[in-house]
Parts: sequence; structure tokens; C-alpha cells
Amino acid sequence: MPSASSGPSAPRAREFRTPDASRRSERSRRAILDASMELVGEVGYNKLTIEAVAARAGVGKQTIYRWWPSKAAVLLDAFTTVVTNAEYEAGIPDTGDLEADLKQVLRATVDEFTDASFEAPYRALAVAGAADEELSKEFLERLMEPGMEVYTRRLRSAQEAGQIAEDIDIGLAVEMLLGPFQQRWLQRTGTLTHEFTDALVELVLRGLAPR
Amino acid sequence: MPSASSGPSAPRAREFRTPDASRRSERSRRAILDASMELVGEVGYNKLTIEAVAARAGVGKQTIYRWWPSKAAVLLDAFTTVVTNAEYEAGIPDTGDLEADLKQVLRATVDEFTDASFEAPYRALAVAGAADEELSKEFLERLMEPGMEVYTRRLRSAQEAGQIAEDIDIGLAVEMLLGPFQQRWLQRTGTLTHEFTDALVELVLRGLAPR
Amino acid sequence: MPSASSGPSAPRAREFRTPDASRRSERSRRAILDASMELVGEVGYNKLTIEAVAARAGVGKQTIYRWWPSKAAVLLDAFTTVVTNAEYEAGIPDTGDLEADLKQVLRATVDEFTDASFEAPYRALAVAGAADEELSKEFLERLMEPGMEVYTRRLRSAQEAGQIAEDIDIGLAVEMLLGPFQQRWLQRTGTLTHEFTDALVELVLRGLAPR
Amino acid sequence: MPSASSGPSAPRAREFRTPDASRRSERSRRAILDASMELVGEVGYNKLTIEAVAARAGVGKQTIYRWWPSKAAVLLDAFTTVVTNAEYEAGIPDTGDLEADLKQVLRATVDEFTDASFEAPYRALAVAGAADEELSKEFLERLMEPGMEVYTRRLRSAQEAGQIAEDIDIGLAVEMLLGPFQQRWLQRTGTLTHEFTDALVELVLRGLAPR
DNA sequence: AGGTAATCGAGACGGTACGTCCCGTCTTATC
DNA sequence: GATAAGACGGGACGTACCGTCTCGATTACCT
Repeated sequence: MPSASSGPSAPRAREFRTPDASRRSERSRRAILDASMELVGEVGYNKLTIEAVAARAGVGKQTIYRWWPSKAAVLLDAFTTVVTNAEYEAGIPDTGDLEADLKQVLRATVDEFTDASFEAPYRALAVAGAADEELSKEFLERLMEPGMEVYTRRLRSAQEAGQIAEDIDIGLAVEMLLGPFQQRWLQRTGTLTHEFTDALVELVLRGLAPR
Repeated sequence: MPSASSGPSAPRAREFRTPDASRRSERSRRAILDASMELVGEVGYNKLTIEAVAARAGVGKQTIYRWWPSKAAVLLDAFTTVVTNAEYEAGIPDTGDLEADLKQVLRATVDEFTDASFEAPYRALAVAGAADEELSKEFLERLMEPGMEVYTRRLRSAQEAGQIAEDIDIGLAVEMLLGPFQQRWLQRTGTLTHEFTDALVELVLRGLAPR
Repeated sequence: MPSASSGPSAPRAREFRTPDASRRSERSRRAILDASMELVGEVGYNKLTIEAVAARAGVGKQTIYRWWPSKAAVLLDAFTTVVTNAEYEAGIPDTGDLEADLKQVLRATVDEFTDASFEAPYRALAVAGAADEELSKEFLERLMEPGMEVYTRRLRSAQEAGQIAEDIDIGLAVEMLLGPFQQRWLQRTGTLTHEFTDALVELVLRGLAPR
Repeated sequence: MPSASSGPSAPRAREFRTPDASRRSERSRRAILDASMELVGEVGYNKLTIEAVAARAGVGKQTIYRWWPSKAAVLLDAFTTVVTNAEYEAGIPDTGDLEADLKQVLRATVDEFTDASFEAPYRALAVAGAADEELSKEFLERLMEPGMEVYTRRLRSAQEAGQIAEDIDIGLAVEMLLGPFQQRWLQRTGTLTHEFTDALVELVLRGLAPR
């Protein structure tokens, strides 16, 4: 049973007859994704409506409902076509100086999360994922995990170079690096600044250093 | 219609004439808080409606709108009457063994966050706070910050006892402890287990130790 | 079986919780009736939509659905407040000259049915009644039967005066008078003219005369 | 968008390039007519949709739109292939006894109109014709007028035989016979019984008799 | 027999309206 | 004056069909 969907007035499963993807209109698809990115920036996620997206995209509502199960899913698609995978493939630079590399990347990430045009849709998705377990999986797979993976690779490389103690759980180390960042951002427990990420990197690395 | 408040669709400020709190019905207040706690567990935050709360509580809708600005505010009140302040006042035990004390408290916290009747409303509030900056302040002040404060006190005490290096920023240390926890929970990047929090405490303390 | 209404996706009975009629807004009621009369004249019955009526009346759709089960019911109410009962109460003049009296009234009726502002809504209702048995009852009771009743009274009076044979079934006589009229009008089997109704009266009376 | 055709919402003329009738699929044509007859019986005219007909017939929607201008037109075709012209060609028996002949035919007609499988589509067409002037013409030409014509012929024959006064307008006489019948049926002003038609024939003939 | 042009089944598309849900405001009668 | 009740204007929901369109896959005529 697909969990969360079966309440007393469960919104019955859509799309018994799955549509024929080969006949899908690329033009409409793009228009919908573009419109939803524009609108989420203009009015925010909660006030983003399928109706407005359809109107802005010059598209029938059914065309949205035909291909996406929810407005969150639309936005996720929209966002992931913007945040190209190229971004993740580059990975974190490896100059040999772990601390400098991490600080640099985290400073860049701070800048990114401070930019409203990136922040609005990303926050919208993070929030929707936090609220809805089903959507959460998609969000993690397509955005969060690739983001965490690059750190894992860089730390693993440092561990192999002997800059990190052998008994360290790299996965946990990544969480120590990104958890505080995410918490400050998502829950607004503090401001995102370069000073913050610098200090964070330093403190985390103190715990990772070989003894 | 009470025209031109601010923006075209601004959620205009309610309650110019603030109601007379001394005449407020305690009976209704309790019924509303109880009903919202019940309902958020049954249908989730997004499907929680003021109308349903009013019906369940046997209360007019206006009685809710008179005393609270939003459904999130109702839920926040409802939740904070359940999570008694007593919980925070106790603080973290101080047996002298910092690692043991932290592990114990975090294990208890894991248990709490695994209990559905606690998790549902808390997650609802966290999500609402993540989405809405205004609400976020209330949520932080009344729930998150008191929660973080007890860790701050315990770590400060350890620092004074020389168990933590003098140059450590205790605030940051608390974030390293709770950020990964919150991230796993809120964003579902991992499961909350005692093993996880144990390992987390160990790794964090490694970075805090006096050199 | 109440015929046409029970398909596989029958529109489930509305209004379990019947609204409180004493709190009904007279202002909205009038606006809805006026708007529907205007619109049926402008666009015809098939293109008349609840949505347009609500918009024109400056009313929420729910306010219509709350008080009427269908657009036909709205229109029936709208029409019957225009066609005042006074019209029927007057009855057919009784000058003693049955033929002249009938001719006069039927000529007037022809004029009425030739006037577009009367014809449009009346035809709409007749059509809707022909299609839907349920609605039909209302239509008959509130419009057709009162219309036929005045003829019944006039013919009965003539029968008592000895101008109509005693063994004549007055009800059937009325049907012979109005059936051809209605058929020409509703089914468009011919044009409605004074000549037609004059000839009709003459021929019918020929059959009613005492032998 | 197929710009400026005529009015803002004019149902613009389909089929500039009229299709090649010689290549038409007889198989599809039959399937469509059968499906529409089935469906009109099951769900009624208002809930009869082109989409459902196409699905039931195993046919593309375009195949319907290619050959018929509206669902009413489809149904009219469907119905007229069932009600064979043979039925009308036979005409009304002429035994010499006009009253008996008319009573017999009208009794048979009552039976026909009481049979649901005949009544449903016929009523659908009558209603559609009443609502739509354009369609009305087709309906009259192909169904009503042939039906009235047989009465005209029989009455004319009786008039020639001296059983009907010479000055009688036969057309009007037919209307007096069928108008009340149609009114009872279409508007449900009364039940269709053999007693009714018998009495109707008698009363009408009383007016037609030579003086 | 092969080419080709139209019909065919299928269904995606831009739209309109549906009937429902809930919003936040308002009105009424009760306590 | 706060309250329970709920009618109100309004906005969006997700669905059903409309009539048009585009896609191969047939089909039937014409070289």
C-alpha cells in the first residue's frame, strides 16, 4: 500500500491509464517548468497554484495533471533542469589543502543559498519534502544526495591521503559539515555567513584529524 | 469590506479591536487546542483545516480567528501546552561524564522523535516554520531555542570543568551536535537510531577535546 | 426508477445538511434570479452556466449550489417571479361569446410566445422539463397547469351555459386547444399566428357544440 | 488558436475539406450508431458524450467529428436506421371505418411511446430539436413530418369519401389529433393510454363530421 | 506490385465549466 | 461582549468533455 494516501477521503490514485510519453509535447513541458520557476519566485510556494502555472504557461490544467502528481513534483522537475548535473560532476577541488577546499566550496554554497532566485524554489522543495515522505525520496535522490556525495568523495580522498583519521565514518563527517548548515538555513537558527562556514570547517576538521 | 489594507492580496492584519482576554472561554480554548492536536495526527498538517478544528471542538470558526492568527499558531499553542516547560527546566544531567550524559539525552530524544504522537505535530510546526519566516520566529523561541539552550548549558559547564578546549565556540558545538540530528529527521537523510547519536556524540567530542 | 438520473456516476444527492433558510440573503437571491434571466436571454439555455450566473450576480458559486439543485431550478424560480400569479388569477374573460373570448386570449398568447424575452426562458424550461422527469413536475405545477386551468374554468362555464355539449370531457377539450399550439411552438411544426389560433378555436368548438 | 472565425465563441464550421465518403468505413459507422443508441438508453441524452460513444464503438473521436456535426446528428442517424421508412410507407389502414382505423393506429403508437427502448432516443431527439432550431429542421423532416403525413393521407381519403366535411383544413385536423398526444408525452401533462387516444379520436372526429 | 493519399484508432492538447472544499469575514441569536 | 452556528464572496481544487491536432498503422485506389 502506498502509505500516506489512504485517509477517509484519500485523493484517489491518479493516472490509471498512464499517458503515452512518446507523444508528449516538449513545448508544453518546457513552458510549464519555466512558468512554475517564475511563479514560485514571484508568489512563493504556498501561493503557487496549478491554475496559475497553467495560465502562465498557456497550457490546459489537464496537461499538468497528466504528467505530474503534484505541484511539488512539477517544481522538482523545474528545479533539477536548472541545477544541471554538471554542477555536481565537477565535484570539490582537490588542491591537497582540505581545509581550504572545503571552506571555498562552502562559501560558494552560502552565496548560492543567499541568492533569492535559487533559494525560493529550493526552500519550497525542501519544505515540501519535509512535509511529504513520498516526495522526500525524490528530493533526496535528485538534489540532496548528489550534493552530499561530492563531500563524501573529497573527504574520502583526504582520508586516503592520511589527512583524516582512518577510523572516521566519512558519512557521519559529511553530516557534521552539512547538518549545521542546513539547520541554520532551513530552520533559520542562524545566519549563513562565510565566517560561520569557515569556523564550522575548522571545528569539524579538528575532530577528523589523525591522532 | 474593510478596503485597502496594504497589498492587493495581503493577508490583512486581523483584530484591530483586540478582544477582551478576561472574558475568554477557557473551555473553548482547551477544546480548540485538543482538537487541533487530534486532527494534525489524523490528517497531517496540510489537510488540517480551521473548519475541521472548529467542528471537532464544537466551536464557531470566529472563536479561532479571534484568538489566533493562523492554524500554525493554534498548533504551536497546542503543542507547547503538551511539551511542558518542565522538560527543559530539568536540563541535561551532569554526572561529570560529558559523553555519557550527551548520549543518554540524545538517545531519549531519538525515542521522542520516533513516537508518532510527538512527531506529527512537531514536524508540522517545523515545516510551517521552514516555509514561513514570521512563524519561524515563534517556533524557534518557544521550542527550538529552549531545546538548544540545555545543550549550551551542559557544554559550557564541561568547558569550565576543562573537558572542552577553551577556544571552542560552544554555540557552534551545539549546532554540530543537533544539526546532523535535525537534518536526518526533518529531511529524512537517514534513520534516527541510538547508534547514530552515540557515534555523533563521540565524533563531536573528538573535535572539542582540549589539545 | 427515476429514469435518466441513475448512471454509473450519478451526481450524488446534494444538501444533506440543509441550510438555514431564515438566514438566507434576499439580496443574493434576487441578484441570482435577475442574472440568470438576463443571461438566458443573452446566450441561451445550453450555454447558460452557473459560473456565469454567479459572476454576473456578484455571488459565490456555493451560494447558488446551496439553494438550488440545478440551473434549471434557478431559472424556474427566476421565471415564476416574473410571470406573476396575477396573470393567471385574472382568468379568461367571459363575455358570453365563447369563441370570441378564446380567440382573444389565444391571440394574446401567440404574441407572448413571439416575444423573445418571454420565449427564451420559457422554452429553456420546457426543454429542461421534457428532458428531466423530476424537473418536469415542478414546471407543470408552477407554469403549465395554472395556464391550462384558466381554460378549464372558461370551458366549464360555457358548458354550464349550454354552449358545450354535456357529455364533453372538458379536460380533453383543453388539450385539443392547447396541444396543437404547444406542438407548433415547442417542436416548431408550424408558425404561431393569429390565423392559426382562430382556425383552431373554430375547429375545436365545432366538436364541442351541443348536437 | 484558429483565430477570428466569426463570433467570439461561434462553433466554427468544421470540415472545409469534406471527407471522401467513398472511403468511409462502414464498420465504424455502424459501431458508432450502435454505441450511441446503447448509451442514450443507459445514461440519457444529456450525459451522452462523444467521448463515451467513441470509446464504446472502439473508434477515434475524429471519426465521429469527421462525419457528424453534433451528437444530436449522430443520434438522429442512429434512430432513423432503426425506425425503418417501411414503417411509414405502410401508412394507416383504410378499412373504410375512419374512427376504427385511427383508434387502432394511435393505440399502436401509444404502445410504441411506452416502450423505453424507443422512447429514450426519440425523446432525446425531440428535446434536442426543441432546444436547437437548426437540428429541429432535420428532426422534423426525417421523423415528425413523415409521421404526420400518414395521418394527412388517411384523413384526405376520408374527406374524399365524404366522411369529413369539405371545408375542413386537414392539416389542422392532424394537429388536433397529434398535438394533444405529443403534449401529453413530451411535456408529461398526462399519461398515454388507449382510453385517452380513443376519446381523443372521438372528440376530434366530432368536429370533422359533415354537418 | 508499389506508391500514395485518405481514413482510421488513439489520445495529447488548450480550453471551459463542473461541483466541492476551505478561506477569512460577516451576521444572527444565545448566554 | 464573547460565543456557536453558519451564510456569504471568493479562489483553487482535480475532473470531465469539448473540439482540434498529431501520430503511426491500415486501407484502397491508381498508376
